Amino acid sequence: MGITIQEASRRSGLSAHTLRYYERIGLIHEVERDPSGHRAYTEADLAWLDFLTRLRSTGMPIADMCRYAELRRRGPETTAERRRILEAHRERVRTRIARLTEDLGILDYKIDFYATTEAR
Amino acid sequence: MGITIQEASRRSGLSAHTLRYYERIGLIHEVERDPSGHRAYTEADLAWLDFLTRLRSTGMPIADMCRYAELRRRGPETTAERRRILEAHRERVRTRIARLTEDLGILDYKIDFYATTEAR
DNA sequence: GCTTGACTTCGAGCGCGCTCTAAGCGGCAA
DNA sequence: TTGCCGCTTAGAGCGCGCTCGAAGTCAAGC
Repeated sequence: MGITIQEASRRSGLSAHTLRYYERIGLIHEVERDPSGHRAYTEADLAWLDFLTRLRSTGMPIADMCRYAELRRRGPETTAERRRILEAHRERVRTRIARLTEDLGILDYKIDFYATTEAR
Repeated sequence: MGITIQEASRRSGLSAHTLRYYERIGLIHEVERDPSGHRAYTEADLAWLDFLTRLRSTGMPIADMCRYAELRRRGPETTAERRRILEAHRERVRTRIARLTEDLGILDYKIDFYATTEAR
C-alpha cells in the first residue's frame, strides 16, 4: 500500500496543496492512486521530492526545475544535459554562498560597532 | 551639489523606480531636493543604500528592514535593539549558508553520479 | 516659443510560488 | 441513514517585492 498525501506532506515538508501543485505543473509525474482515487506515493517519489526541495532551497526557479524534471522523464539519453544544468546551478549556488559569506562579514562588523558603541 | 537619482541608481544597483519606492515605504528618509524638486542623494545616502542591499541580499524581508530603518531614525538610544535585530539576522544567514553548503554537497554527488554514468 | 528629455507623484500591474476555496466523492462509525 | 472526514479537481486569490504607466513639471537646447 502507498503513502498517503498527508504522510508525503509530513515527510517532504511540503503541504498537500503544494504536492498537488507540483504534480499539476509536471515537477513530479502523475502519482499512483489507490482504489478510491487517492494518491499513493512511493519511496522513490519521496526521494525525488526531497531532491526537488533541495533545488528549490538553493534558489532554482520552478520553471528550470520543470525543465529538469521533463528531461528526467525522457530517460537516460538526457543525462548529459541534466548534468550541465546541475553544474550551472552549482556554480550559482557557490556564488551565492560567497556573497552571503561576504555580507556576513559586514554584519559582524556592524554588530561589533554597536557593541563597542554601547560599551562606551 | 547632490547625486542624481540616475547616478544613485548606477552606484547602488537599484533602479530609479526602486529608489523612489524605498523612500516611499520609509526604508530611506526623505531625500534632499535640488531647486527644481529633483532628488539629490548624498554619499551617506549611498552608504545606507549599500547596507540596505546587503540586508536584502541576505534575505531580510522588507518589513523587517523598515523596522530597522525606523529605529535608526529614532537615534542612538535604539542601538541595542538594532544590534539585537542584526544578531538575529546574522544567525539566520549562518543557518542559510550551512543549508546551502549541505545542498551543494548533494549537487556534487549527483553531478559525479551523472559523470560516471556517462563514462560507462 | 517649442521640443526634448529627465524628473516628479502615486496608484495600478506583474511574476513568482504557492495557498486557498468551492463543489463534489468515498468510506467509515454511530 | 446520517454525519463526518479527508480526499479529489480546477481555478481563483494572495503576499512579496518590485516595476510600470499616466499625467504633469522643469530646464536646456534649437
